[in-house]
Amino acid sequence: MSSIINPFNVVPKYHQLAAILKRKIDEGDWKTHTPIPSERQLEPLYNVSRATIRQAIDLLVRQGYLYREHGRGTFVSPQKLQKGIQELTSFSEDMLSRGMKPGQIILEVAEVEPTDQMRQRLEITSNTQKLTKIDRVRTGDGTPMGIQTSYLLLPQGQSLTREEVEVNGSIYSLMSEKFHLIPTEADETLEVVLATPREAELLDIAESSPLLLTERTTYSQNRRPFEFVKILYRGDRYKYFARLTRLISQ
Amino acid sequence: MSSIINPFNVVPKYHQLAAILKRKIDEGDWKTHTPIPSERQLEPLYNVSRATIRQAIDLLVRQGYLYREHGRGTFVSPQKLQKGIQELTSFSEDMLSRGMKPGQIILEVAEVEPTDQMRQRLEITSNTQKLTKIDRVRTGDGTPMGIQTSYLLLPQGQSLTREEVEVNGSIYSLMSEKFHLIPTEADETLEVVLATPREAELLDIAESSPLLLTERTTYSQNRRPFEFVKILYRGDRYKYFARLTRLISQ
DNA sequence: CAGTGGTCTAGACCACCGG
DNA sequence: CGGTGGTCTAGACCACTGT
Repeated sequence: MSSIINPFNVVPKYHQLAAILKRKIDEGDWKTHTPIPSERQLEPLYNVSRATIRQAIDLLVRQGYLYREHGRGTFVSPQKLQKGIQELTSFSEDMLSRGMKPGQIILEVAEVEPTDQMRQRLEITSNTQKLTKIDRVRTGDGTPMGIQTSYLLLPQGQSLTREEVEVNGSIYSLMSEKFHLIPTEADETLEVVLATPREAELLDIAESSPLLLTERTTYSQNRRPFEFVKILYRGDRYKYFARLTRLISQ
Repeated sequence: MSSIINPFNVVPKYHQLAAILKRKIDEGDWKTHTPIPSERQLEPLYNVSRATIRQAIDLLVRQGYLYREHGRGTFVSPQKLQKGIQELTSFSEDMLSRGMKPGQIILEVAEVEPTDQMRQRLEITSNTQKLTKIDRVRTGDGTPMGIQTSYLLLPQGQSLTREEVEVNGSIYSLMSEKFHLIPTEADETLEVVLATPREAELLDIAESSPLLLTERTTYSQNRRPFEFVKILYRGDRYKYFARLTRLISQ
């Protein structure tokens, strides 16, 4: 919680500086749409070069905390933009951020053959590659929110058991601990579909009620896909949030 | 279309270099998951310093074209990740990217009092501030795709006419040309709703059909909101696409 | 070990903005 | 005009990867 930079710390200086500046914003020392000290003013304050200061500010600009105006200065972004830049989250994290307790009812854990759609999405070329299917009803505060069906591409010879999934609510933490697969990016689509009889029963709604279907392909550190997930959300209980950015540069 | 950097060009060197590297990727000179030349190898090739090369690569990494692995090299991302990083687009751009011709039927252009929801979303404090409402049916290849209702916060005393909206299909280009308001970021939510009789008639569907409702607040260069838009999409014709990223750094 | 990307410095000049 | 962020250089050392 110090506000000086330790040059011997393993944490890079620009991360340390970004944390210091972020705290000033979070604690309200600097107000919305007002300028922070200029880059050259910050140099002697923290004993770092201007390039390092720019790296720290770059981080906060990308996270939506600050914005720059050429020739004028660097300013504090309004609160609205300070939260949740288009983030990749698990169902569990998503529920927690909405203030609800995540839960699950496991329907099935099994090895399956990939369909053509999955082969394409998961970039599978081998003919023997199997997938691990996990079918679950996801709940928020105990009531059914959606049906989640995951297809995992595990490292060859590896597998997951129903017990592991039961104990460890979040698949992402399981994947990370057991296989060192960490999600970094994902493609996601959303569309409206109507509930089949089975889905209606699982979600405790009327047949043909509208559902929000999201399909996601998740990529790990080396940009290889390792997961294809379908989630069917109850249309009356779920709202999707996104943060969009316009790329300026060409 | 040159592949050398012009130091006298007004375009920064790192943008020129990024364009050159991007072309090599697009044209298939460098293949997926193979390393590009190292940063120190690129220095003499393009006569720029390593810092400039890193800036160029940073651009392409952020746009999803390349990824880095510490101690190993910089690699070409798979095609999947090379398109459309979570982008903020207008309805017109969105339709064009889906290969359809965008069109519109203007229902109403008028000055209105902001509701409380709009005052909050558009950060309005003044009591006299009016909004410009534009209500339109949007079409793709001639068939109705959705109903778009925009509420614009124009600079004081300014206004838009029905004719201007008619001529200039995209509001964004109008806002940019006339008021120098350029969209840079937006918050967006998506949910499922059921069509009212009026909406069903406008979209040529049955009453109570499921619709995809998106609500968006758009921010300009200085992070001030200037637009609040609701779009009701036909659930059977529209699919939403998103690219998610996990923020690694703290 | 050599080669890679990651961090950092101390300087320079430019383009833009406001008074 | 002076102050701001934007670009660029030529170095340096570190941390990580593979052989």
